Amino acid sequence: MEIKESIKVNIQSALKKLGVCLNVDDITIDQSKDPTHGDYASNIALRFAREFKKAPAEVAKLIIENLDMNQFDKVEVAGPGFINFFVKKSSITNIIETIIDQGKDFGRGETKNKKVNIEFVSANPTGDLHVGHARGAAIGDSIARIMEFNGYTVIREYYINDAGNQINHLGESIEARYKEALGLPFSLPDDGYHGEDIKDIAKIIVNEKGDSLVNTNSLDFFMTRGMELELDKIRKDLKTYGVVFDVFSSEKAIRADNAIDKELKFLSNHTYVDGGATVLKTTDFLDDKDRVIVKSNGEYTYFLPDICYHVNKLERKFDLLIDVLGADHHGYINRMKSALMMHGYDKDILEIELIQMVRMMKDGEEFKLSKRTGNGYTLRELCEDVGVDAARYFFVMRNANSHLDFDLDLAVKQSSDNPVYYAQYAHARLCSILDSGKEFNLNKKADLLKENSELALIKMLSSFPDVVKLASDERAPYKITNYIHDVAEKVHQFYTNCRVIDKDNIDVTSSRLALCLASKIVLENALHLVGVSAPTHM
RNA sequence: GCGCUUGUAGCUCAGUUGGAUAGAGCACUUCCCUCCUAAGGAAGGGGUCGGACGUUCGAAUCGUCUCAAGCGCGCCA
Repeated sequence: MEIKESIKVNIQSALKKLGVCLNVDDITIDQSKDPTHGDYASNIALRFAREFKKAPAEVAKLIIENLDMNQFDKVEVAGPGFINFFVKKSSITNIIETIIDQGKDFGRGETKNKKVNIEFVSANPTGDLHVGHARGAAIGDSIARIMEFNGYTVIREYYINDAGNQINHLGESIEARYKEALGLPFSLPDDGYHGEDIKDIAKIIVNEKGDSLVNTNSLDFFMTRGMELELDKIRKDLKTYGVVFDVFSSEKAIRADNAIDKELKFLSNHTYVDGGATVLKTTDFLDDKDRVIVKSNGEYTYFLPDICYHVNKLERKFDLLIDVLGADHHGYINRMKSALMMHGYDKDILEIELIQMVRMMKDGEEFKLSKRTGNGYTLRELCEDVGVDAARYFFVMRNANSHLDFDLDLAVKQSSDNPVYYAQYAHARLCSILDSGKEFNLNKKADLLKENSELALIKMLSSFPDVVKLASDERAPYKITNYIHDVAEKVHQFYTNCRVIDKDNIDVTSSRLALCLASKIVLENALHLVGVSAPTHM
């Protein structure tokens, strides 16, 4: 069992002897920052002093008297009533064997029997993905990986708005470029897409169809074929980026079979007509304003098919829907939740993760990111310039709801300034040591480890399952990159302070090699959760 | 005007859900390779945690007010 967990259980049974029953989760244990405070500390006595009607320090003393002392060298009361645990070395080093035995599964959470649908990117297939999508993709996919690892069944879904005007504009733009490619007169639509990529698509269609589409009414073909080709590019770029979707949902398909009219009928208890428009009374639930779903000219607003889509997802029996959206969509949250509540769902069945804007910085200035003008910096260019690992690490490194300044100069530099290399280098170093020491036996008991830098590293490794759970519960991949940094730091300190391979001291060598292997496993598992590779040499 | 998000070191950001002396990276000043990768390690300077009041043993963290920034408040998507 993990150290913290076993201390919690220990405290729990001590409290039970005192007549207090608590859940293990209600007991908090922190790793001590100051070594004079022991290895771990708990504030449990401070928090529950009131219920005992005694001074915190006295409560702490009572708890200590009822602890099973087998795993500790010493336990003491400190300050206003903290309990400081000095853990036996053997109790700390135990985890190494667990890590090595579990390997890729170390840190994995118990199966939750819950299906989660995570929808992200969902960019219209009218051009290349830009860096805003890239952040959403990195965060969405990392949340998926983390929740999967923590025991959820996860489906990654991409929603294609293929029923709207954008696709018309795409078709018209491709048609114009098609004529251009054939040397015919053409005019680009004002609302069209003017990027170079549209010319490439037109050329592909020329290759496929020659000039057979010139005088025919082929807009539908340009639309559907164009969309397919755009989607192929997006899929390919995402795959390079390490993101693979399980499901692509199409708005057109959702709309088929009169789904929208059926939905409208279903919602009719919650609608009223105002000025010829049909308005949904979302204010009956969470919204601060009612929302039009059918315009007075009879057209639907985007909101109605979106409701259909979410209902469609829920009909596929998910326990939780997560939408990863740009922060400018925050007004949308209560609106959609209200609509789902009209269907009898709990408001928490839908979670929206908002992603703040990315500013790409180069030479101290911001890039503008307009897809429309064709000047946007794309995911593909980003991967070519800084590599997938750096891109994903940078995007995930910060809390999603804070703005991100992506320093392109720094990321391109591929030097030690770049935080992703710090972590990867630690992994590569470990691999290098393991390779040099492959003729020695590994001692999974690792019972000779006693240096501070060894024990600090082991404690850090030991907390990985906790970090996974926290990152999963909070949908916070940046907790993983923070953790990766901390482990890498401890690895580098260990490397500097402790010579691993020593032919004159084979016992210590075997123990340290085991620690190297355990560290390598944890780093690899953690890097995998954010889609960053763990290179064996650099 | 209303709502959401954010204010922590020169810059970019953490802060284990209310705990002990507020941390990391970058930048700056030093020091450390005869030895498993120096893409590393060690030390140092740098802070009114936007501000005020409150809650309690204890607040960067919770509450109220306030200031500032970004975004949202369409019969646009």
